[in-house]
Amino acid sequence: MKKSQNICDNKSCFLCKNSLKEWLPAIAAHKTNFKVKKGEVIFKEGDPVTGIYFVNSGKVKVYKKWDKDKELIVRFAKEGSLFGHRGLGKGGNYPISASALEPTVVCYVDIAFFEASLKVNPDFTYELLMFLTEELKQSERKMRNLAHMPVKGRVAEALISLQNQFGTTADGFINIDLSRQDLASYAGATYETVFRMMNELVSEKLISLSGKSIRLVNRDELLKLAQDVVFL
Amino acid sequence: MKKSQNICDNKSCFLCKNSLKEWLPAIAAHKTNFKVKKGEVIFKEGDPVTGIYFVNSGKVKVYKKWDKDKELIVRFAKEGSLFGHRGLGKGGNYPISASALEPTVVCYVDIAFFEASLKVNPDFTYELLMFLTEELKQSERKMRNLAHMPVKGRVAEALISLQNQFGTTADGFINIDLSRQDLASYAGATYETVFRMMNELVSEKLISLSGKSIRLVNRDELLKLAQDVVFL
DNA sequence: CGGGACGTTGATAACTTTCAACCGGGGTGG
DNA sequence: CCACCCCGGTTGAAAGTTATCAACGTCCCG
Repeated sequence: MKKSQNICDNKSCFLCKNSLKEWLPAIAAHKTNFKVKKGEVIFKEGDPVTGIYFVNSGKVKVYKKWDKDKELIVRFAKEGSLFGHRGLGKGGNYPISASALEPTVVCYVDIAFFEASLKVNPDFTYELLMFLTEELKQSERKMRNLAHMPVKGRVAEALISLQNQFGTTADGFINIDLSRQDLASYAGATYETVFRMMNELVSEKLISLSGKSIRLVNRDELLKLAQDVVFL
Repeated sequence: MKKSQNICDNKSCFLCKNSLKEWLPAIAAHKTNFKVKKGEVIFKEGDPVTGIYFVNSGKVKVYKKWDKDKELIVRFAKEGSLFGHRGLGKGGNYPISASALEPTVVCYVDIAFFEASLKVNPDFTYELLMFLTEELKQSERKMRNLAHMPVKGRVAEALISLQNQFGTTADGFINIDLSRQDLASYAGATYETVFRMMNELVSEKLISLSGKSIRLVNRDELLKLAQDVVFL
């Protein structure tokens, strides 16, 4: 990672956004910005935890490895998002890895300062609590889907979730450039299987493709595929 | 649920344990204890969130339903544990269900009071943050396992995790009485498949059975089956 | 005694991964 | 500039895993 200064503006970072005005100078003094190249690993499972990261610009994938050439993407982080917070608490080692999906600038604060921030900014602590709660909900929903939902539904869910998080370009395609491999790792299946499911979704006219770009054509049907089947 | 009074003692509940002394009277005034019968549902997915629960005595399973007769057990809560906190944050409805595995006494506080407690007890908020972080780590580990680990490994992991949480009886059996169905729901597989895997584990002398009770015979080998395969 | 819930077992079907091969494009070195 | 190679995408066939279905047994409780 290459160090660079004065790129982070306070508005785009979770910490800055939720901290007291009086605390902002301290943040400014403590944070460090890094440029990260596409594909570069920011930290990986087992690394000792030294700090917490925020995405200033770009996109980051957070994932767990399995087996050298298999992984599960747990979450994506985009501009403004916090990541690396799984390093908090017991353990002292990151339980996950993070790498950049595109040229990215991350903002870094060391763990001691981060914990000091928690103590000083109750609102920040509260917001973080809410953030973790949402992550936990999503995580458990995904757990259940991995256990019970067939791959096709998981692909549908993955696509919807990507569009929700990253939005669409002017011509309606999901605004993220993701390899099929990464899409598969996000859906929790092999890339061949995901590929076949994508084909089915195309011929069923639920999505359409243009090169690697994906457009959701029939969002309602996709939702139906990915939907909670909750009753009683 | 049948209401009953004065059963909860302060030591066994997450909220009481982590709150300021001055706050304990307020808790005492606000909490309500309920007796819950074995198998009784405490709340279920979609129910409006009214409060947070603590286990006073007994055991509770927290799960997500799928499909009327399929579910995934996300977590167990035992004496002292908090549950229902997934109802925090946006949404206003529980994203999960909870029911008692045995006769249980739960302690309930309404959500407004709980949030007031957060504001008043920074240490409590911090502890809750740490708690959620650990849950998130576990949850993501389990996600990855569901995606990539074969059933046998997941069963091994489930058994180890049960023993870690509930300990063993004097004669070395895991100290929880769980139906095969529930074990399967925890491992994320059908009960037939789990049953076969248990048979394999028995004939490989990694576990032994006595009726429904399970004893881990070769914990190291089980761990190897369930282990992180992290490298690079 | 009957019924129901849970446990056990085997056979079969469905789904998903794995393996292997091919293709096309972009970049690199000659 | 071209040949080559490597990577990512695409496709088909086979193998492996897991779920489903069906049947039977047992125990407990009404």
